[in-house]
Amino acid sequence: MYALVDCNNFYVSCERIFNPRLESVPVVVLSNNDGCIISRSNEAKALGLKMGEPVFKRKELIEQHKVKVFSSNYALYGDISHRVMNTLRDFSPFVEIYSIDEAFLDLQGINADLTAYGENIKKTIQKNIGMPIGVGIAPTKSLAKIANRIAKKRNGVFAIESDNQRLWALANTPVEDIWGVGRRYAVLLKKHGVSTALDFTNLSTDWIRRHMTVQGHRLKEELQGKSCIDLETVMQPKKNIATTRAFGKKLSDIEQIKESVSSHATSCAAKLRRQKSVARFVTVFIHTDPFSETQKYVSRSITVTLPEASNSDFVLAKAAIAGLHKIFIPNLLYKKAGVIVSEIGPESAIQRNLFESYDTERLNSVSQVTDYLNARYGKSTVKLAVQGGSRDWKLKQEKLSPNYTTRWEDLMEVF
DNA sequence: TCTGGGGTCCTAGGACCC
DNA sequence: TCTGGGGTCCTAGGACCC
Repeated sequence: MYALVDCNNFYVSCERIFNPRLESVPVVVLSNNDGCIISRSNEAKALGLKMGEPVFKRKELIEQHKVKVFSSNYALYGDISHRVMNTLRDFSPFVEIYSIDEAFLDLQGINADLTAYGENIKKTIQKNIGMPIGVGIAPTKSLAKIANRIAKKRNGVFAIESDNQRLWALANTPVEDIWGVGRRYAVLLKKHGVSTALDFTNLSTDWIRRHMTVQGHRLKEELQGKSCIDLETVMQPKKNIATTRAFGKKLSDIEQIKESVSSHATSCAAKLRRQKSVARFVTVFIHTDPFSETQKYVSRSITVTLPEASNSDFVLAKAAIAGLHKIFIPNLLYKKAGVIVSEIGPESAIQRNLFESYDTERLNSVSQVTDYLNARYGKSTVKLAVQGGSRDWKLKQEKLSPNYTTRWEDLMEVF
């Protein structure tokens, strides 16, 4: 049996932990640059605020109902996520961290009543961390997802243990709410008269394979109680790593864009080092505002191949800037830039280049020192000169909450 | 004025090989 | 009337997830 644990309205709930005034009132958290609504409290949902909606379009409603609005505070959310995951490990040795706010647990060998076990998990996470969660328990991961959805409508825990419960749960799950059925498949399936998960399991395997590939086939089996998707307890190294951001305001000066691109490149390099990988391809892209009515949308990108795979700030930033120079067109107002690294392999097995080789040892010692200093004294304590100090490309974060758990200066004071 | 930022997997089709 | 039969690798695009 698997449990799917999912935090309720995760980002909003993180804000509430240290700010009890936010309880029982509408709260939303915005995407980077304070653009869209990406997390909503139940009260905000009830007001009709939608996921992904640009906040400026709902300004009136937000003011009228005094909705509390926050910028994304990923330092806080990441730390709370860690605490939740670590606590979950007390309940099973096999935990798959599926996303920042979700985890699958393997419950094999748990002899207790599973619903009671789920309730215990919920109580513990609430008490120790202050995070409300839902727990779905079922024989497969896809069914655990479905159980979790039902749990959230009840008091937070639901287990599918018998076949009758399974059929009931499937009949009460709209097809578009199945894990693995997105917008396109939902349209296709409805056209074929499929409206619930139960209907889906009654489709012929042949049809499903033809229209929804082998993944659809797997899904059908999972919903019928046959486990096809294993728990992945060890984190696989990423095959692509990206750092991309919209600018705080539109930019046309290449010097400023260079600052952002080189910062994104060093951020990719740091992510590579963290998973002990190196990358051979560095892709840079820039584009103008796709919503602009006064300027035509321009999007440019280029992929630079390094002579040798690397995870050095210097190497990646240099390649990214070289790429930027090739795609940059003057006199345009740019809105966003990003760096993506790919062709990723382990740093222990770099294919050397006979003709053009880096002094890897030297670069690595620099990385070690800068990583240490930045971990010890704070992000960007040491950085490349080209990353600059101008703030124009930096995110707009006007409603940022304190980093309650990761900065001494932000520690709460109790009087 | 103001519209996020990450990821993965699968398949079809083209290029190429013998 | 007749037109071989296998393979592999790569990429673009489409689907999905949070």
